[in-house]
This record gives sequence, structure tokens and C-alpha cells, in this order.
Amino acid sequence: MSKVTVVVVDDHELFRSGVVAEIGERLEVVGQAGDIDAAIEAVRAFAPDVVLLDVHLPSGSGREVIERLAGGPRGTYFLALSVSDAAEDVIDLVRAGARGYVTKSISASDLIDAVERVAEGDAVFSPRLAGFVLDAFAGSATVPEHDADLDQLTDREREVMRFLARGYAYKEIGLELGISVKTVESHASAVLRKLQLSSRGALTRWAAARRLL
Amino acid sequence: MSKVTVVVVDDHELFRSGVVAEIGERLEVVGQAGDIDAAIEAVRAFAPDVVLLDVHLPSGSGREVIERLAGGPRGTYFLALSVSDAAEDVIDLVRAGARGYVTKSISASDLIDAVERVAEGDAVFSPRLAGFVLDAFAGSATVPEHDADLDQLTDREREVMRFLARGYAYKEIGLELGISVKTVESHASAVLRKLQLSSRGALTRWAAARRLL
DNA sequence: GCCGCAATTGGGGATGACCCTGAGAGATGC
DNA sequence: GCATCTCTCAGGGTCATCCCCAATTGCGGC
Repeated sequence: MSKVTVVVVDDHELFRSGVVAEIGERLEVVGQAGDIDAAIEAVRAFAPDVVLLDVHLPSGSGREVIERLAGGPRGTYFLALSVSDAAEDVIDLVRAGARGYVTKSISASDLIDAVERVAEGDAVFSPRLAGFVLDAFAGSATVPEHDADLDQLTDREREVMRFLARGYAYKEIGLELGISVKTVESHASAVLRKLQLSSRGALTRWAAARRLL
Repeated sequence: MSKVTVVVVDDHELFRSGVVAEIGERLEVVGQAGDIDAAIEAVRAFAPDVVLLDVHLPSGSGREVIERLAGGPRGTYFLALSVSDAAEDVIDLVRAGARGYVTKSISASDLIDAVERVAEGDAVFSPRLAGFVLDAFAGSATVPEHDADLDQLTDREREVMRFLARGYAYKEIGLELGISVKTVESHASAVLRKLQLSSRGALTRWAAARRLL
């Protein structure tokens, strides 16, 4: 396969040179940049497979580079490369869209491997760093858990309730479920009664508060 | 360092035997289980470093094992091992707390490496699978960002829109804002027209899709 | 079988929420 | 001065919503 193309973004020119010297044999470094604006320009110009992105740049965070390039032509992955191994930095960059995060203490051969894996769509993290992301992910998505209120509803009622909360009219729900409007009304009535709600609007608020939308 | 201890959970005894035969040289398999209850018992009894967990078990999902052991003594990591490489399964298990996810097509030596890395707190994924998690993570936190649709609304209209989307009746909004019902109706009408929506229900769906609730 | 119960499916009918058009008052800008 | 925009409100028509009511089906207990 042909060489993976890379743009290196770091505010220290000496560091960039070092990286290029180390990985230049196996990867094709098509561009370099020292600040956010130059980085964006370089990525747009060369459309590399992978962007090696320093987290701390003089004009801001590497996150900004990813965000401002979001929505652009796909196929470019970002690999964060930083001295920092703080959880906040890692999560921040990953949230923005980085596909990996390695510290600068990485060896040249490991860095090459990491870039090639990221270029293929895989995610790469230095040991321990992935744990930050997974913890944040698992914690951020505290899911369903048992809901006594929902338990009193029958299957059909729960189904109807979901549409109701999202703002679908009875008629629309009837079409969607293949039953008559009147039947939908019956279910809706049962839902309101069981949940002790007075109106359809109250149901929307109830569902929104539970993040059921 | 001493051998990493492992409990293997899979409903096929033959598969468990195969795993044990392959990894037994380098890792210490202290227990096995074929269903959810046995898995929980084994993990509690042996407190292994790593649990190799099949996703699909006869009595349910491997997720249940992780959930029912959550809050127990720490130090045990879960590594999902499945034939499925579906995004839902991967995200489901990671959300529950798995520290890695590899498919059953993995080689014995790679599996041993993966177990050892997970035992040290690192996260391990088969190629491509990590992308699912990162996409879900990044997608779960899509930030406000500028919204051209919202910009066309006046301050008052935005205010009314927020109530509308949450399911408040015109009368309630009027009371809340200290204006007449008729005024609220006018604002509501303007909101629908500007956002090109046909009804109040459509507005609720529009807002829900944008996480404005 | 037979009865009771719950779930699902409908109908009739009345209220009023919803949505449109139009319009006046005040503020701002050219 | 005139145009524009925003906020305010009213009249009026349509139909979504929500009440009470009933038939059908399936399931478990006696």
C-alpha cells in the first residue's frame, strides 16, 4: 500500500523536524504548521490521511483545529500528540473528534504504528489514557434504569407514549401504528391517567425531564 | 510480574476450553462460567484481574453481568469477546463499563496481549470497533454551535418557542410571560412560519432533534 | 367450561387548543 | 416623514384533544 500522508501541527519547529525525521521514512509528511490558522490551511490544501496535532498551541487548543475543520471533506483523521496526559485534555480532544491520543514520550516506531492505525479508522491511545475516555463515556450516559412509572404502562401504551411525548398527533400515531385514531386516543388517555398527568403538554414536559425524547 | 488472573464467561463449553488452552500458558484462568448467574458467582469468588465476557449469553446479555457486579470490589476489568462487531453491541457493553471489546476472530497471542493490557487499565479494541465508541462519544456531546434557524427568531419568539417545544399550552405561556393568550398565539404562529414547521407537534420534534429540551 | 380481568381495539360528542389573518402602538433607522 | 420591525391583541374556523362508553381477544383460576 502507498504511504500514509501526514500533516504535523506543533508550535515548536524543532519538535516538528524531529517528528518528520523519525517518521519520514515510513510515512509521507506533506505539510507542517505552527499555529491554528496555518494548520487549517495546510489540512485543506493537502487533505492528509492523518493530522498529528499538538494539544497546546500558542493561539489556543488543538481542539479548535478539529472543530473548525469539522464538516469538511471526510477521510482525514486527527491524532492528538501531547506532553499532557491529563484526563481533561484527552476527553476534550476526543469529544471534538480526535481518533487517538498519544503522549510525546512515545517511541518513533510506536508513533508510526499509531498513525497507520488511525489512518485506517482505528482508535489509538497511550496506555491509561483510553480509560479516561471510557470512564467519561460510561458516566456520561447513565441509562434507563428501572422506572416505576413506566412499569405501569402496557407495551402498547409505552409505544404510544413515546410518540405522544415527541409531539406526534393522534392521527399520525394511528397511521404509524396502523390503528385507528380512536384507539390511539384510548391509549393516550390511559397513559395520562396512569402517569397522573392532566394533558398532552404535561406529558411532553414529563418525558423531557426524563430525557425520553 | 505474576500471571494475570482471568475468568472466562461463554455459553459454549468447547469455546471456553479452546480459550483456556490457548491462553493458559501465559495467563492464569481461575474460573469459568456458562451463564450470567454462574459468571457473577465466579467473579465474586475469584476476584480475577480480567473477565473475558461473551456478549450473547443464553439468559441475556453480557452487559447484565457487568451491571450486576458494578459497585463491587474494584480491580476487575471486563473485556468483551464476541462474534458480533455491531456498533450497538460494542457501545452497549462499553457503556456498561467494559474496558475493551475484541472479536472472536482474534489470534491467541493478540488475545493474551489484550488481556494483559486491560489488566493494567488500558482499553483495547479490535480495529474499527473503537471508532464506534468514539463516534458515539463525540456525537453524544454535540455542542450548541451557531444555529441559523434560531437566528431568525426574535427574542420574544425564542422565549415562546422554548415553552411551546416543552409542551406548554398557549394559556400557560401567557400566564407565565404575563401576556394574553392571543399574543402568545401570534408569536407561536411566527415561530412556525419562520422555522417552516406545520404544527406544534412538529416543533416539539424539531426541538427534540436539536436537544433544545 | 365458565368467569373475571386486563389489554387492545373502537365510537360519540363537547370543549377548547391551535393556527390563520389582520391590525394598532411603540421603537428604530434611512 | 416614512418604512420596518417587534410586541401586543382580537376574530374566527378547524380539528386535535379528552371525556365516557363498549366490543373483542386472550389468559389464568375456580
